[in-house]
Amino acid sequence: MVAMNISHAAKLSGVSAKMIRHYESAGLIPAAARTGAGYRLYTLDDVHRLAFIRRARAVGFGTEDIRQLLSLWQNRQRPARDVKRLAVEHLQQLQARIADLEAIADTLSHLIGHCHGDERPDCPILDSLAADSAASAAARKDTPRRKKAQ
Amino acid sequence: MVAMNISHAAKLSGVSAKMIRHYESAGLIPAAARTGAGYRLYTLDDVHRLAFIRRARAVGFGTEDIRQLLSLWQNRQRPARDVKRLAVEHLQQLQARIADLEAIADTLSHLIGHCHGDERPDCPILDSLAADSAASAAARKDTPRRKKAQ
DNA sequence: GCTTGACCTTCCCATGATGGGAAGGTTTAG
DNA sequence: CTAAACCTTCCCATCATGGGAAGGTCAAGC
Repeated sequence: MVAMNISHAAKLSGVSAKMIRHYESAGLIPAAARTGAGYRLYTLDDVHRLAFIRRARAVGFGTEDIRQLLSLWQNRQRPARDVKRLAVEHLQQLQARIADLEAIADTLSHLIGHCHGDERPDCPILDSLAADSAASAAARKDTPRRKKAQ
Repeated sequence: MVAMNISHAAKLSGVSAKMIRHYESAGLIPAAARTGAGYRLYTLDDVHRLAFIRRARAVGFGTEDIRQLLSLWQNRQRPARDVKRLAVEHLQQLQARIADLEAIADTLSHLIGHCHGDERPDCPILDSLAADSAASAAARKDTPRRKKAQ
């Protein structure tokens, strides 16, 4: 098997045909060779590259990170330090996102804990979202040229 | 102050003018009254509604959730149970996302721990992303009509 | 009265990864 | 020859947010 078309490469690599074309247009993979009719042709090397991308995506790397990882992967001389630095930065971003989400979840969890959740209409969750306190705080900073429009 | 224009409402509510227009087009807020010249006019009630939306966004609710929360907020008779159910569902989704991210972070963290990160070129992080093992697994399932294209 | 600057309006575009789907060409089996 | 299963490119949608252009409006200062 020297060459295969896109859906076969998709099955082998685990990357959808749609995304293979996308990665090509994004420059993560070189433009595929074409048949006379214009069909893309892939080799096993291409499939490996695609699978690499799929695994990198699975651990959350974005397009630009992957571009760098691919470049480091190709370069047999690169110091492992460069790869590790990229991974550590990415991990830190992940942890920051996790921390943000946990803060949100804690807030929500707290609100939920205070809501009896039965038939009665009073609800601390809505009360908290409606809280007027913070709304007027930002108002002091503006210097409106006029108090009303029109 | 009976009415104000959009930038003032933005300052008071903490929602950008851009997003106020967006929420209007999305139907989260009623279409604003207009001056003769077509300028939008807002009341303090509108500002409260906008601030409500801002706080709901801050705890991660999406547009459709907020639409329901606003409707529950307006309805004085609603049972707190309905609000709580919405919040609990949202919290569960948040927790699921957090769990996903944590799994990714753990994997990455593990890889990083195995990488010496110095000048040498051997790097378990890249090795793992390049791992051939999983790549060929999916291949057995397909029944290619032809082995090669062209 | 005219200019200036700070507003306002609508419309289009971009993000990032992914997929849906249309319109139309190609290949191969039957 | 036809039908099915491919392939191609192009456009659109997600989700919330903002940037920016083109053009209209308003208040203030001269």
